[in-house]
Amino acid sequence: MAQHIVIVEDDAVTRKRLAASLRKQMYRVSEAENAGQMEEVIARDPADLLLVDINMEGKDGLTITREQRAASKVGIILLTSRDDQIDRIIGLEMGADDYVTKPFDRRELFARIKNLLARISELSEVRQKVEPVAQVGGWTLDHLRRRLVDESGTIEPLTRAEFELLHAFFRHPGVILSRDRLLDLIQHRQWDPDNRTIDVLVGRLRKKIETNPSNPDWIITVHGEGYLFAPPDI
Amino acid sequence: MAQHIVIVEDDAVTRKRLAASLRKQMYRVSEAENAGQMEEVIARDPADLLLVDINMEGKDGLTITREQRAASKVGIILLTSRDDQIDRIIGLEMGADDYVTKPFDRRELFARIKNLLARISELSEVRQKVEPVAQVGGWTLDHLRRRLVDESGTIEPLTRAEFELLHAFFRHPGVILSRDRLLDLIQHRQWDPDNRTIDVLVGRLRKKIETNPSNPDWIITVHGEGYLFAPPDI
DNA sequence: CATCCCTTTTTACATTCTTTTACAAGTTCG
DNA sequence: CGAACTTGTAAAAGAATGTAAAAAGGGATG
Repeated sequence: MAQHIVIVEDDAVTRKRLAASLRKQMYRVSEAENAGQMEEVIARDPADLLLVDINMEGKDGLTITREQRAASKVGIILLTSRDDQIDRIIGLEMGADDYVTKPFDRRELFARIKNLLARISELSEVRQKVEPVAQVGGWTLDHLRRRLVDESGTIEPLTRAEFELLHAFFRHPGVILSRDRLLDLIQHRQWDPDNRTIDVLVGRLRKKIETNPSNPDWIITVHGEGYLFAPPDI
Repeated sequence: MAQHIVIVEDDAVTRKRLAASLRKQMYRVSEAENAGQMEEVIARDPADLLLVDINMEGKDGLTITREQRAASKVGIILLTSRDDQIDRIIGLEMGADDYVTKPFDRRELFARIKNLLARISELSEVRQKVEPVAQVGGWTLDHLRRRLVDESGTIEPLTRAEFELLHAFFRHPGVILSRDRLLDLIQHRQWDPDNRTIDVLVGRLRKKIETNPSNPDWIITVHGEGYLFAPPDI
């Protein structure tokens, strides 16, 4: 799901303009005009990144930074005015990750946002130890290099779509999978009745793995329902 | 080899005058009029010492200090104006090694430079030994010298961009990285759909590290998504 | 400062991959 | 059996990638 950015800024014009352009970049954006609103928002939907104006009525940006940093590892970028160097430094010492000076350059701000979000998601990225290979029948699917190896070690290269589809089959042996489900498994895409992508891909996979593609042993057609991956050894 | 000093100063007069007199003292001197230029310079040829003006358009001296200090143990001397005591103090807190106030006395500055460089070179032997090299498969990526060494010890020189890209790959093995992300990792640059820089660089890297560049084992293309670094031993 | 050399980026075109289209062939069920 | 529907598949269209070569930078040198 899209990453969640919360803008905390009491000037409505700046806030809304910023929110609009961030939404255009496909971020999920919430707006708060003060610390209280922000807390409500993130209680409901935790933020990945806070964009906080340093000068606000009530609880200011530095206080927010200190409090949030103590509570979580959310990314924090401060919006400061150009001449407020001291605030900037203190902000960083309090745990903000970055700052931009107002009036800010859009592209610079966006670059910093993207950058920080990437760093953050890297940290939380639990390196899921994927099994490097899956063996079925005589075939070995090399997950790491996304290719297929036969018993003798010969490499059968797969395109991205072929690999994704075969991978989906390997994960669901002996189960009938609808075209809809398969399309979802390989690319999170919506299926519509005259989408023939899966059929074409099945045809190509059969050419690569079946002894006799027109009389398949591995990928079986189930008329009206979908396809069934039927490896010999399950 | 002579020690490398980088002057980061946007006033050309001050900068060039300083550079000239430092060159007379047999230092290797590079000039940068802003943070971007500085980064390019030290990417190509790491600095022993940065001389940074604290007041500059764009990224200022304090920011540079913070960033560089986080990345390395390079020596940093700040050039401050006489009345900016706060900046000086903050600068030192952020990790600058020393500062001089403008207008500065030549002999004083040179004394401080000599002093700091001496302290650094004392450390540098130790630092070189612990300087990390990354080993993956049969390759060793030498961070210090920015080059690649194979199992037999043969050196494969890399250009700056090639090194940065390979370094990014080394840091993210087994993960699909989009072109956007890669460009960000190697130079904090915005990606646009018809930027082919990454593709070209991947092509060049493949020529250097793949047995068969048109059938790569290490850097795998994932159509529509990006590239995947697949070392044999993760 | 002009010039050279090396690196990086852009451009242009060839190639490959994905999806769609079109029609042939197969299946179901009255 | 035959109409209605589903599947197989070649081939076209549309995108993305590979890559040589031109253009643009950038630093070094005289």
